[in-house]
Amino acid sequence: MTDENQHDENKLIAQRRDKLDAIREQRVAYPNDFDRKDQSADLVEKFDAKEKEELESLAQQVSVAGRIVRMRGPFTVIQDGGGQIQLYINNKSFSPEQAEELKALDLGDIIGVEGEMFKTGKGELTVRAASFRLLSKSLRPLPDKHKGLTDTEMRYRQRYVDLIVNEESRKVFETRSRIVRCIRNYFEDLGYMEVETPMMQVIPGGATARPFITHHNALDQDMYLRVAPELFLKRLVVGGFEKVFELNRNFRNEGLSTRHNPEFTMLEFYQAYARYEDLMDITEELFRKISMEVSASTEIIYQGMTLDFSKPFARLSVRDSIRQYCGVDDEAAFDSKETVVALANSLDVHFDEAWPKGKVLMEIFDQKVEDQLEQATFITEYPIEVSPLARCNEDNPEITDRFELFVGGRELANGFSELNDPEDQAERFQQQVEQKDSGDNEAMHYDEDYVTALEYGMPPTAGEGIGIDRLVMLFTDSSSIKDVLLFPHMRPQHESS
RNA sequence: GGGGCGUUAGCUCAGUCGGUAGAGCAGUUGGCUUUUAACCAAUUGGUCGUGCGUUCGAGUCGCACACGCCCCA
Repeated sequence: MTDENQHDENKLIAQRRDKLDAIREQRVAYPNDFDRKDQSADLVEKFDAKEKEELESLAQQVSVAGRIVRMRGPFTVIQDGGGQIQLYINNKSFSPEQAEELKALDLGDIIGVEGEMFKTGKGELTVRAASFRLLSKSLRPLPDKHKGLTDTEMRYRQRYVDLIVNEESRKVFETRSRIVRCIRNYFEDLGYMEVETPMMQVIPGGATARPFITHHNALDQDMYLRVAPELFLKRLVVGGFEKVFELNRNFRNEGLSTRHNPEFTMLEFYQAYARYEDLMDITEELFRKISMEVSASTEIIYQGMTLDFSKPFARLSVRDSIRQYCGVDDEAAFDSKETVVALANSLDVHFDEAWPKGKVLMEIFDQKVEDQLEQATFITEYPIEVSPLARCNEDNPEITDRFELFVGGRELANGFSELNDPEDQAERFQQQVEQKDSGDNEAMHYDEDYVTALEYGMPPTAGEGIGIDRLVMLFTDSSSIKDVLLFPHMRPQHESS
Protein backbone atom coordinates (compact mmCIF):
# COMPACT_ATOMS: atom_id res chain seq x y z
CA MET A 1 0.00 0.00 0.00
CA THR A 2 2.66 2.49 1.06
CA ASP A 3 5.04 1.42 -1.70
CA GLU A 4 2.29 1.60 -4.24
CA ASN A 5 1.26 5.06 -3.07
CA GLN A 6 4.78 6.36 -3.34
CA HIS A 7 5.05 5.08 -6.86
CA ASP A 8 1.65 6.41 -7.75
CA GLU A 9 2.26 9.77 -6.20
CA ASN A 10 1.76 12.45 -8.75
CA LYS A 11 4.05 15.27 -9.59
CA LEU A 12 2.18 17.87 -7.56
CA ILE A 13 2.58 15.87 -4.38
CA ALA A 14 6.21 15.09 -5.16
CA GLN A 15 6.96 18.80 -5.56
CA ARG A 16 5.42 19.59 -2.23
CA ARG A 17 7.28 16.72 -0.58
CA ASP A 18 10.52 18.18 -1.92
CA LYS A 19 9.61 21.50 -0.33
CA LEU A 20 8.92 19.71 2.94
CA ASP A 21 12.30 17.93 2.76
CA ALA A 22 14.02 21.27 2.33
CA ILE A 23 12.26 22.58 5.44
CA ARG A 24 13.16 19.48 7.47
CA GLU A 25 16.83 20.15 6.77
CA GLN A 26 16.58 23.55 8.41
CA ARG A 27 14.21 23.24 11.36
CA VAL A 28 11.31 21.46 12.96
CA ALA A 29 8.93 21.04 10.06
CA TYR A 30 5.77 20.83 12.14
CA PRO A 31 6.31 23.30 14.99
CA ASN A 32 3.88 23.48 17.87
CA ASP A 33 4.89 26.72 19.52
CA PHE A 34 3.10 29.36 17.48
CA ASP A 35 0.99 31.48 19.79
CA ARG A 36 -2.24 32.11 17.93
CA LYS A 37 -4.02 34.91 19.76
CA ASP A 38 -6.68 36.06 17.32
CA GLN A 39 -9.36 34.47 15.18
CA SER A 40 -10.58 35.81 11.89
CA ALA A 41 -14.22 36.09 12.94
CA ASP A 42 -13.32 38.19 16.01
CA LEU A 43 -11.08 40.48 13.97
CA VAL A 44 -13.80 41.04 11.39
CA GLU A 45 -16.30 41.74 14.14
CA LYS A 46 -14.00 44.19 15.95
CA PHE A 47 -12.38 46.01 13.07
CA ASP A 48 -14.31 45.63 9.84
CA ALA A 49 -16.62 48.55 10.61
CA LYS A 50 -13.74 50.93 11.27
CA GLU A 51 -12.53 53.43 8.68
CA LYS A 52 -9.18 52.94 6.99
CA GLU A 53 -7.55 55.88 8.80
CA GLU A 54 -8.98 54.99 12.19
CA LEU A 55 -7.72 51.44 11.88
CA GLU A 56 -4.28 52.66 10.81
CA SER A 57 -4.02 54.91 13.87
CA LEU A 58 -4.87 51.99 16.18
CA ALA A 59 -1.82 50.05 14.95
CA GLN A 60 -3.52 46.90 16.27
CA GLN A 61 -1.07 43.98 16.56
CA VAL A 62 -2.56 40.55 15.96
CA SER A 63 -1.42 36.95 15.55
CA VAL A 64 -3.51 34.71 13.36
CA ALA A 65 -3.15 31.22 11.92
CA GLY A 66 -4.98 29.15 9.38
CA ARG A 67 -4.99 27.35 6.07
CA ILE A 68 -4.07 29.23 2.92
CA VAL A 69 -7.12 29.16 0.64
CA ARG A 70 -6.33 31.97 -1.82
CA MET A 71 -3.19 33.59 -3.13
CA ARG A 72 -3.36 36.78 -5.17
CA GLY A 73 0.15 38.11 -5.50
CA PRO A 74 1.10 39.50 -2.09
CA PHE A 75 -2.44 38.90 -0.84
CA THR A 76 -3.04 35.62 0.87
CA VAL A 77 -6.32 34.54 2.43
CA ILE A 78 -6.27 32.12 5.34
CA GLN A 79 -9.18 30.19 6.75
CA ASP A 80 -9.50 29.36 10.42
CA GLY A 81 -12.21 27.82 12.55
CA GLY A 82 -14.55 30.76 12.30
CA GLY A 83 -13.95 32.26 8.87
CA GLN A 84 -11.35 33.82 6.63
CA ILE A 85 -9.07 36.84 6.74
CA GLN A 86 -6.78 38.39 4.18
CA LEU A 87 -3.05 38.79 4.78
CA TYR A 88 -0.69 41.13 3.00
CA ILE A 89 2.70 39.43 2.73
CA ASN A 90 5.01 41.50 0.57
CA ASN A 91 8.14 39.54 -0.28
CA LYS A 92 10.07 42.78 -0.72
CA SER A 93 9.87 43.40 3.01
CA PHE A 94 11.57 40.11 3.89
CA SER A 95 15.09 38.77 3.65
CA PRO A 96 16.03 36.78 0.51
CA GLU A 97 15.86 33.53 2.55
CA GLN A 98 12.40 34.36 3.80
CA ALA A 99 11.33 35.45 0.35
CA GLU A 100 12.30 31.98 -0.88
CA GLU A 101 10.21 30.36 1.87
CA LEU A 102 7.33 32.62 0.97
CA LYS A 103 7.58 31.55 -2.63
CA ALA A 104 7.47 27.91 -1.57
CA LEU A 105 4.14 28.31 0.22
CA ASP A 106 1.26 26.43 -1.40
CA LEU A 107 -2.50 26.61 -1.25
CA GLY A 108 -3.51 24.39 1.62
CA ASP A 109 -0.48 25.10 3.83
CA ILE A 110 -1.19 26.16 7.38
CA ILE A 111 0.68 29.27 8.43
CA GLY A 112 0.90 31.61 11.39
CA VAL A 113 1.26 35.34 10.87
CA GLU A 114 1.93 38.28 13.17
CA GLY A 115 1.30 41.81 12.07
CA GLU A 116 -0.86 44.88 12.13
CA MET A 117 -4.45 45.35 11.06
CA PHE A 118 -5.12 47.72 8.16
CA LYS A 119 -7.47 48.25 5.25
CA THR A 120 -6.39 48.08 1.64
CA GLY A 121 -7.20 50.62 -1.03
CA LYS A 122 -10.29 48.60 -1.85
CA GLY A 123 -11.36 48.61 1.80
CA GLU A 124 -10.59 44.97 2.60
CA LEU A 125 -9.69 44.24 6.21
CA THR A 126 -6.17 42.80 6.12
CA VAL A 127 -3.27 41.76 8.35
CA ARG A 128 0.04 43.27 7.21
CA ALA A 129 2.46 40.43 7.91
CA ALA A 130 5.54 41.47 9.88
CA SER A 131 6.44 37.79 10.16
CA PHE A 132 5.09 34.48 8.93
CA ARG A 133 5.77 30.84 9.77
CA LEU A 134 4.82 27.64 8.04
CA LEU A 135 3.13 25.55 10.73
CA SER A 136 2.01 22.56 8.69
CA LYS A 137 2.92 21.74 5.12
CA SER A 138 0.05 20.49 2.97
CA LEU A 139 1.28 17.78 0.63
CA ARG A 140 -1.89 17.37 -1.36
CA PRO A 141 -3.33 19.99 -3.68
CA LEU A 142 -6.77 21.35 -2.82
CA PRO A 143 -9.70 21.12 -5.25
CA ASP A 144 -10.51 23.93 -7.64
CA LYS A 145 -10.67 27.20 -5.74
CA HIS A 146 -13.85 28.39 -7.44
CA LYS A 147 -15.85 25.24 -8.06
CA GLY A 148 -14.78 23.47 -4.86
CA LEU A 149 -15.25 19.74 -4.62
CA THR A 150 -18.47 18.78 -6.37
CA ASP A 151 -17.98 15.05 -6.90
CA THR A 152 -20.48 13.69 -4.39
CA GLU A 153 -18.58 10.47 -3.89
CA MET A 154 -15.35 12.26 -3.00
CA ARG A 155 -17.23 14.67 -0.74
CA TYR A 156 -18.46 11.71 1.30
CA ARG A 157 -15.28 9.65 1.20
CA GLN A 158 -12.95 12.54 1.97
CA ARG A 159 -15.19 14.69 4.12
CA TYR A 160 -12.17 16.60 5.45
CA VAL A 161 -11.53 17.97 1.96
CA ASP A 162 -15.21 18.80 1.53
CA LEU A 163 -15.15 20.68 4.83
CA ILE A 164 -12.03 22.63 3.86
CA VAL A 165 -13.42 23.91 0.59
CA ASN A 166 -17.22 23.83 0.82
CA GLU A 167 -18.64 26.31 3.27
CA GLU A 168 -22.20 25.04 2.72
CA SER A 169 -21.10 21.64 3.91
CA ARG A 170 -19.56 23.09 7.07
CA LYS A 171 -22.79 24.98 7.68
CA VAL A 172 -24.89 21.82 7.51
CA PHE A 173 -22.87 20.23 10.29
CA GLU A 174 -22.86 23.38 12.37
CA THR A 175 -26.63 23.44 12.03
CA ARG A 176 -26.78 19.79 13.01
CA SER A 177 -24.83 20.55 16.15
CA ARG A 178 -27.15 23.45 16.99
CA ILE A 179 -30.23 21.27 16.50
CA VAL A 180 -28.86 18.59 18.82
CA ARG A 181 -27.99 21.19 21.45
CA CYS A 182 -31.45 22.72 21.10
CA ILE A 183 -33.05 19.31 21.70
CA ARG A 184 -30.93 18.64 24.79
CA ASN A 185 -31.72 22.04 26.24
CA TYR A 186 -35.42 21.61 25.55
CA PHE A 187 -35.70 18.27 27.31
CA GLU A 188 -33.54 19.35 30.22
CA ASP A 189 -35.77 22.40 30.62
CA LEU A 190 -38.75 20.04 30.73
CA GLY A 191 -37.11 18.18 33.61
CA TYR A 192 -35.85 15.20 31.64
CA MET A 193 -32.66 13.34 32.50
CA GLU A 194 -30.30 12.25 29.74
CA VAL A 195 -29.18 8.64 30.02
CA GLU A 196 -27.07 6.14 28.13
CA THR A 197 -28.15 2.55 27.70
CA PRO A 198 -26.40 -0.43 26.07
CA MET A 199 -25.57 -0.33 22.39
CA MET A 200 -24.29 -3.90 22.53
CA GLN A 201 -27.14 -6.11 23.55
CA VAL A 202 -27.62 -9.81 24.11
CA ILE A 203 -31.27 -9.58 23.12
CA PRO A 204 -31.91 -6.88 20.54
CA GLY A 205 -35.30 -5.25 20.88
CA GLY A 206 -37.45 -2.16 20.72
CA ALA A 207 -38.00 -2.14 16.97
CA THR A 208 -38.81 -4.55 14.20
CA ALA A 209 -35.51 -4.48 12.33
CA ARG A 210 -32.66 -6.79 11.48
CA PRO A 211 -29.67 -6.27 13.81
CA PHE A 212 -25.93 -6.47 13.24
CA ILE A 213 -24.30 -9.39 15.01
CA THR A 214 -20.90 -9.22 16.67
CA HIS A 215 -19.02 -11.46 19.05
CA HIS A 216 -17.58 -11.05 22.52
CA ASN A 217 -14.45 -13.19 22.65
CA ALA A 218 -13.86 -13.46 26.40
CA LEU A 219 -17.47 -14.40 27.02
CA ASP A 220 -17.63 -16.40 23.80
CA GLN A 221 -21.02 -14.89 23.22
CA ASP A 222 -22.73 -13.35 20.23
CA MET A 223 -23.98 -9.84 20.80
CA TYR A 224 -26.15 -7.50 18.79
CA LEU A 225 -25.76 -3.83 18.04
CA ARG A 226 -28.96 -2.25 19.24
CA VAL A 227 -31.77 -1.42 16.83
CA ALA A 228 -33.38 0.80 19.49
CA PRO A 229 -32.86 1.77 23.14
CA GLU A 230 -36.58 1.53 23.88
CA LEU A 231 -36.73 -1.48 26.19
CA PHE A 232 -33.88 -0.22 28.35
CA LEU A 233 -35.35 3.25 28.66
CA LYS A 234 -38.63 1.78 29.84
CA ARG A 235 -36.75 -0.33 32.41
CA LEU A 236 -35.50 3.02 33.74
CA VAL A 237 -39.07 4.28 34.00
CA VAL A 238 -39.85 1.14 35.99
CA GLY A 239 -36.86 2.02 38.18
CA GLY A 240 -38.34 5.41 38.95
CA PHE A 241 -36.66 7.80 36.52
CA GLU A 242 -39.91 9.33 35.34
CA LYS A 243 -38.60 11.50 32.52
CA VAL A 244 -35.65 10.15 30.54
CA PHE A 245 -34.22 10.68 27.10
CA GLU A 246 -31.37 9.23 25.11
CA LEU A 247 -29.93 10.83 22.00
CA ASN A 248 -27.63 8.32 20.40
CA ARG A 249 -26.84 5.84 17.67
CA ASN A 250 -28.91 2.89 16.48
CA PHE A 251 -27.79 0.24 14.02
CA ARG A 252 -29.97 -1.56 11.51
CA ASN A 253 -28.77 -4.17 9.09
CA GLU A 254 -30.66 -3.04 6.01
CA GLY A 255 -29.92 -1.49 2.63
CA LEU A 256 -28.54 1.96 1.99
CA SER A 257 -30.54 4.73 0.41
CA THR A 258 -30.95 8.49 0.47
CA ARG A 259 -32.92 7.97 3.69
CA HIS A 260 -31.09 5.04 5.29
CA ASN A 261 -27.61 4.65 6.75
CA PRO A 262 -26.69 1.48 8.72
CA GLU A 263 -26.01 3.62 11.77
CA PHE A 264 -28.20 6.58 12.49
CA THR A 265 -29.05 8.84 15.37
CA MET A 266 -32.29 8.67 17.25
CA LEU A 267 -33.82 10.63 20.06
CA GLU A 268 -36.03 8.58 22.34
CA PHE A 269 -37.82 10.05 25.31
CA TYR A 270 -40.18 8.60 27.89
CA GLN A 271 -42.38 10.31 30.40
CA ALA A 272 -44.33 8.62 33.18
CA TYR A 273 -47.96 9.61 33.69
CA ALA A 274 -48.14 11.11 30.20
CA ARG A 275 -50.33 10.11 27.25
CA TYR A 276 -49.45 10.07 23.59
CA GLU A 277 -51.40 13.33 23.14
CA ASP A 278 -48.99 15.02 25.57
CA LEU A 279 -46.09 13.91 23.40
CA MET A 280 -47.69 15.45 20.33
CA ASP A 281 -47.77 18.79 22.15
CA ILE A 282 -44.13 18.42 23.22
CA THR A 283 -43.17 17.54 19.65
CA GLU A 284 -44.94 20.52 18.12
CA GLU A 285 -43.21 22.87 20.51
CA LEU A 286 -39.84 21.21 19.79
CA PHE A 287 -40.24 21.73 16.05
CA ARG A 288 -41.04 25.40 16.57
CA LYS A 289 -38.01 25.84 18.80
CA ILE A 290 -35.70 24.14 16.32
CA SER A 291 -37.12 26.15 13.45
CA MET A 292 -36.52 29.39 15.34
CA GLU A 293 -33.01 28.25 16.27
CA VAL A 294 -32.09 27.30 12.72
CA SER A 295 -33.89 29.87 10.59
CA ALA A 296 -35.12 32.47 13.09
CA SER A 297 -38.61 31.81 11.75
CA THR A 298 -41.37 29.24 12.11
CA GLU A 299 -41.21 28.78 8.34
CA ILE A 300 -38.62 26.78 6.44
CA ILE A 301 -38.19 25.69 2.84
CA TYR A 302 -37.57 22.02 2.19
CA GLN A 303 -36.94 20.86 -1.40
CA GLY A 304 -39.10 23.67 -2.72
CA MET A 305 -41.93 23.20 -0.20
CA THR A 306 -42.64 26.01 2.24
CA LEU A 307 -43.32 24.40 5.59
CA ASP A 308 -44.95 26.40 8.35
CA PHE A 309 -44.72 25.23 11.96
CA SER A 310 -46.49 28.23 13.48
CA LYS A 311 -50.02 26.81 13.39
CA PRO A 312 -51.13 23.74 15.36
CA PHE A 313 -50.17 20.63 13.38
CA ALA A 314 -53.00 18.78 11.63
CA ARG A 315 -54.10 15.63 13.47
CA LEU A 316 -55.72 12.88 11.42
CA SER A 317 -56.43 9.20 11.97
CA VAL A 318 -54.98 6.71 9.49
CA ARG A 319 -58.52 6.13 8.20
CA ASP A 320 -59.36 9.80 7.82
CA SER A 321 -56.07 10.49 6.06
CA ILE A 322 -56.87 7.80 3.50
CA ARG A 323 -60.38 9.20 3.10
CA GLN A 324 -59.08 12.72 2.66
CA TYR A 325 -56.08 12.06 0.43
CA CYS A 326 -57.49 9.21 -1.64
CA GLY A 327 -61.02 10.57 -1.97
CA VAL A 328 -62.68 7.62 -0.25
CA ASP A 329 -66.27 8.47 0.75
CA ASP A 330 -67.50 5.07 1.82
CA GLU A 331 -67.08 4.62 5.59
CA ALA A 332 -67.77 0.90 5.17
CA ALA A 333 -64.56 0.51 3.16
CA PHE A 334 -62.67 0.12 6.45
CA ASP A 335 -65.02 -2.39 8.06
CA SER A 336 -63.38 -5.74 7.38
CA LYS A 337 -60.30 -7.24 5.83
CA GLU A 338 -62.32 -7.97 2.68
CA THR A 339 -63.40 -4.35 2.25
CA VAL A 340 -59.90 -3.04 2.99
CA VAL A 341 -58.42 -5.47 0.47
CA ALA A 342 -60.98 -4.27 -2.08
CA LEU A 343 -60.01 -0.69 -1.29
CA ALA A 344 -56.31 -1.47 -1.77
CA ASN A 345 -57.05 -3.09 -5.11
CA SER A 346 -59.18 -0.18 -6.25
CA LEU A 347 -56.34 2.21 -5.39
CA ASP A 348 -53.80 0.01 -7.21
CA VAL A 349 -51.85 -0.64 -3.99
CA HIS A 350 -49.53 -3.67 -3.98
CA PHE A 351 -49.76 -5.93 -0.92
CA ASP A 352 -49.55 -9.51 0.29
CA GLU A 353 -52.87 -11.40 0.61
CA ALA A 354 -51.56 -13.09 3.76
CA TRP A 355 -51.23 -9.81 5.64
CA PRO A 356 -53.71 -8.94 8.38
CA LYS A 357 -56.17 -6.11 7.81
CA GLY A 358 -54.14 -3.50 9.69
CA LYS A 359 -51.02 -4.15 7.67
CA VAL A 360 -52.89 -3.83 4.37
CA LEU A 361 -54.40 -0.59 5.64
CA MET A 362 -50.94 0.78 6.46
CA GLU A 363 -49.71 -0.24 3.03
CA ILE A 364 -52.43 1.92 1.49
CA PHE A 365 -51.30 4.77 3.71
CA ASP A 366 -47.60 4.26 2.88
CA GLN A 367 -48.15 4.15 -0.86
CA LYS A 368 -50.90 6.71 -1.29
CA VAL A 369 -50.91 9.17 1.61
CA GLU A 370 -47.45 9.56 3.13
CA ASP A 371 -45.88 11.50 0.21
CA GLN A 372 -48.72 13.98 0.27
CA LEU A 373 -48.29 15.01 3.91
CA GLU A 374 -46.17 18.07 3.29
CA GLN A 375 -47.21 20.31 6.18
CA ALA A 376 -46.55 18.82 9.61
CA THR A 377 -49.29 16.26 10.28
CA PHE A 378 -49.83 13.82 13.14
CA ILE A 379 -51.35 10.55 12.00
CA THR A 380 -53.10 8.59 14.77
CA GLU A 381 -55.05 5.38 15.39
CA TYR A 382 -52.45 2.90 14.14
CA PRO A 383 -53.61 -0.72 13.81
CA ILE A 384 -52.51 -3.02 16.61
CA GLU A 385 -50.95 -5.49 14.14
CA VAL A 386 -48.18 -3.03 13.30
CA SER A 387 -47.66 -1.69 16.84
CA PRO A 388 -46.27 -4.46 19.07
CA LEU A 389 -45.13 -2.17 21.90
CA ALA A 390 -48.01 0.32 21.97
CA ARG A 391 -50.90 0.42 24.37
CA CYS A 392 -54.18 -0.78 22.99
CA ASN A 393 -56.96 1.82 22.66
CA GLU A 394 -59.65 1.33 25.31
CA ASP A 395 -62.61 2.00 23.03
CA ASN A 396 -61.39 0.20 19.93
CA PRO A 397 -59.26 -2.95 20.35
CA GLU A 398 -58.15 -2.81 16.70
CA ILE A 399 -56.10 0.33 17.18
CA THR A 400 -53.41 1.63 19.52
CA ASP A 401 -52.80 4.94 21.30
CA ARG A 402 -50.09 5.84 18.86
CA PHE A 403 -49.14 8.54 16.39
CA GLU A 404 -46.51 9.29 13.79
CA LEU A 405 -45.46 12.73 12.62
CA PHE A 406 -45.02 13.42 8.92
CA VAL A 407 -43.35 16.51 7.49
CA GLY A 408 -42.37 17.11 3.90
CA GLY A 409 -43.84 13.73 2.93
CA ARG A 410 -41.61 11.82 5.33
CA GLU A 411 -41.97 10.14 8.69
CA LEU A 412 -40.04 11.99 11.36
CA ALA A 413 -41.40 10.76 14.67
CA ASN A 414 -43.22 7.82 16.18
CA GLY A 415 -44.77 7.89 19.62
CA PHE A 416 -47.31 6.11 21.73
CA SER A 417 -48.73 5.40 25.11
CA GLU A 418 -46.64 2.46 26.26
CA LEU A 419 -47.90 -1.04 26.78
CA ASN A 420 -47.29 -1.62 30.49
CA ASP A 421 -49.41 -4.73 30.97
CA PRO A 422 -46.81 -7.49 31.44
CA GLU A 423 -49.14 -10.30 30.40
CA ASP A 424 -50.19 -8.51 27.21
CA GLN A 425 -46.52 -7.77 26.50
CA ALA A 426 -45.59 -11.45 27.01
CA GLU A 427 -48.23 -12.47 24.48
CA ARG A 428 -47.05 -9.93 21.92
CA PHE A 429 -43.44 -11.10 22.29
CA GLN A 430 -44.69 -14.63 21.77
CA GLN A 431 -46.34 -13.55 18.49
CA GLN A 432 -43.09 -11.91 17.36
CA VAL A 433 -41.18 -15.12 18.12
CA GLU A 434 -43.65 -17.08 16.01
CA GLN A 435 -43.12 -14.63 13.15
CA LYS A 436 -39.36 -14.98 13.56
CA ASP A 437 -39.63 -18.78 13.52
CA SER A 438 -41.59 -18.56 10.30
CA GLY A 439 -38.76 -16.67 8.63
CA ASP A 440 -39.25 -12.98 9.44
CA ASN A 441 -35.74 -11.89 10.44
CA GLU A 442 -36.97 -8.43 11.38
CA ALA A 443 -39.31 -9.78 14.08
CA MET A 444 -38.45 -9.17 17.73
CA HIS A 445 -36.82 -11.55 20.18
CA TYR A 446 -38.57 -12.53 23.40
CA ASP A 447 -37.09 -10.36 26.15
CA GLU A 448 -37.88 -12.15 29.37
CA ASP A 449 -36.15 -9.64 31.61
CA TYR A 450 -38.18 -6.84 30.08
CA VAL A 451 -41.38 -8.69 30.93
CA THR A 452 -40.03 -9.18 34.46
CA ALA A 453 -39.42 -5.45 34.70
CA LEU A 454 -43.02 -4.78 33.67
CA GLU A 455 -44.14 -7.28 36.29
CA TYR A 456 -42.65 -5.00 38.94
CA GLY A 457 -45.05 -2.38 37.58
CA MET A 458 -44.36 0.40 35.09
CA PRO A 459 -46.36 3.55 35.61
CA PRO A 460 -48.60 4.60 32.74
CA THR A 461 -46.07 6.10 30.35
CA ALA A 462 -45.80 7.61 26.92
CA GLY A 463 -42.66 7.48 24.77
CA GLU A 464 -41.48 8.72 21.42
CA GLY A 465 -38.63 8.41 18.97
CA ILE A 466 -37.46 11.10 16.56
CA GLY A 467 -35.01 10.35 13.77
CA ILE A 468 -32.34 13.01 14.14
CA ASP A 469 -30.76 12.55 10.71
CA ARG A 470 -34.08 13.06 8.93
CA LEU A 471 -34.82 15.99 11.20
CA VAL A 472 -31.49 17.57 10.24
CA MET A 473 -32.20 16.85 6.57
CA LEU A 474 -35.46 18.76 6.94
CA PHE A 475 -33.90 21.79 8.61
CA THR A 476 -30.86 21.93 6.30
CA ASP A 477 -32.85 21.32 3.10
CA SER A 478 -30.78 18.20 2.35
CA SER A 479 -32.12 15.55 -0.01
CA SER A 480 -29.83 12.74 1.11
CA ILE A 481 -29.04 11.41 4.58
CA LYS A 482 -25.38 11.28 3.48
CA ASP A 483 -25.37 15.07 3.36
CA VAL A 484 -26.10 15.28 7.08
CA LEU A 485 -23.74 12.50 8.21
CA LEU A 486 -20.10 13.54 8.55
CA PHE A 487 -18.90 10.09 7.53
CA PRO A 488 -21.71 8.23 5.76
CA HIS A 489 -21.23 4.55 5.11
CA MET A 490 -19.74 3.92 1.65
CA ARG A 491 -18.85 0.75 -0.15
CA PRO A 492 -15.09 0.11 -0.29
CA GLN A 493 -13.65 1.84 -3.31
CA HIS A 494 -11.24 -0.88 -4.46
CA GLU A 495 -11.24 -4.64 -4.23
CA SER A 496 -8.41 -5.77 -1.99
CA SER A 497 -6.26 -8.15 -3.97
C1' G B 1 -33.50 -6.58 -6.57
C1' G B 2 -34.91 -3.73 -11.51
C1' G B 3 -34.16 0.54 -14.74
C1' G B 4 -31.66 5.18 -16.20
C1' C B 5 -27.35 8.33 -15.97
C1' G B 6 -22.26 9.12 -14.76
C1' U B 7 -16.69 7.78 -14.20
C1' U B 8 -11.25 11.83 -19.18
C1' A B 9 -4.98 15.96 -15.80
C1' G B 10 -4.65 17.34 -8.56
C1' C B 11 -9.91 19.95 -9.10
C1' U B 12 -14.03 21.56 -12.55
C1' C B 13 -15.28 20.09 -17.28
C1' A B 14 -15.05 19.71 -23.16
C1' G B 15 -13.91 15.80 -26.61
C1' U B 16 -18.13 16.04 -33.36
C1' C B 17 -18.80 10.58 -37.85
C1' G B 18 -14.02 5.42 -34.61
C1' G B 19 -8.20 8.21 -36.90
C1' U B 20 -2.19 9.26 -31.94
C1' A B 21 -6.13 13.80 -25.83
C1' G B 22 -8.21 19.64 -24.89
C1' A B 23 -9.61 24.09 -21.76
C1' G B 24 -10.00 26.85 -17.06
C1' C B 25 -8.12 26.58 -12.21
C1' A B 26 -3.93 24.49 -9.44
C1' G B 27 1.50 23.59 -10.40
C1' U B 28 6.53 25.26 -12.48
C1' U B 29 9.73 29.71 -14.32
C1' G B 30 9.88 34.95 -14.74
C1' G B 31 7.44 39.81 -14.14
C1' C B 32 4.13 42.89 -11.20
C1' U B 33 3.26 43.96 -5.58
C1' U B 34 -2.94 47.76 -1.74
C1' U B 35 -5.24 42.85 -5.03
C1' U B 36 -10.79 40.87 -5.15
C1' A B 37 -12.46 34.41 -9.56
C1' A B 38 -5.72 39.75 -9.17
C1' C B 39 -3.01 40.54 -13.73
C1' C B 40 1.02 39.67 -17.89
C1' A B 41 4.47 36.10 -20.44
C1' A B 42 6.26 31.19 -20.93
C1' U B 43 5.51 26.14 -19.48
C1' U B 44 4.80 20.92 -17.09
C1' G B 45 1.03 17.49 -16.36
C1' G B 46 -3.13 11.63 -18.96
C1' U B 47 -3.52 3.55 -16.81
C1' C B 48 -9.63 8.30 -20.68
C1' G B 49 -12.95 3.53 -13.74
C1' U B 50 -11.35 -2.06 -14.61
C1' G B 51 -11.39 -6.30 -17.90
C1' C B 52 -12.70 -8.69 -22.39
C1' G B 53 -14.32 -8.10 -27.37
C1' U B 54 -15.28 -5.75 -32.52
C1' U B 55 -11.84 -3.04 -35.80
C1' C B 56 -6.10 -1.75 -39.73
C1' G B 57 -7.19 1.68 -35.59
C1' A B 58 -11.41 2.52 -29.49
C1' G B 59 -11.95 8.10 -24.74
C1' U B 60 -15.74 7.18 -28.67
C1' C B 61 -18.97 0.87 -30.58
C1' G B 62 -20.47 -4.06 -27.79
C1' C B 63 -20.39 -7.26 -23.33
C1' A B 64 -19.13 -7.97 -18.19
C1' C B 65 -17.63 -5.94 -13.60
C1' A B 66 -16.62 -1.91 -9.83
C1' C B 67 -18.00 2.62 -7.55
C1' G B 68 -21.40 6.77 -7.37
C1' C B 69 -26.03 9.49 -8.32
C1' C B 70 -31.35 9.36 -9.55
C1' C B 71 -35.99 6.67 -10.02
C1' C B 72 -38.80 2.24 -8.91
C1' A B 73 -39.79 -2.20 -5.67
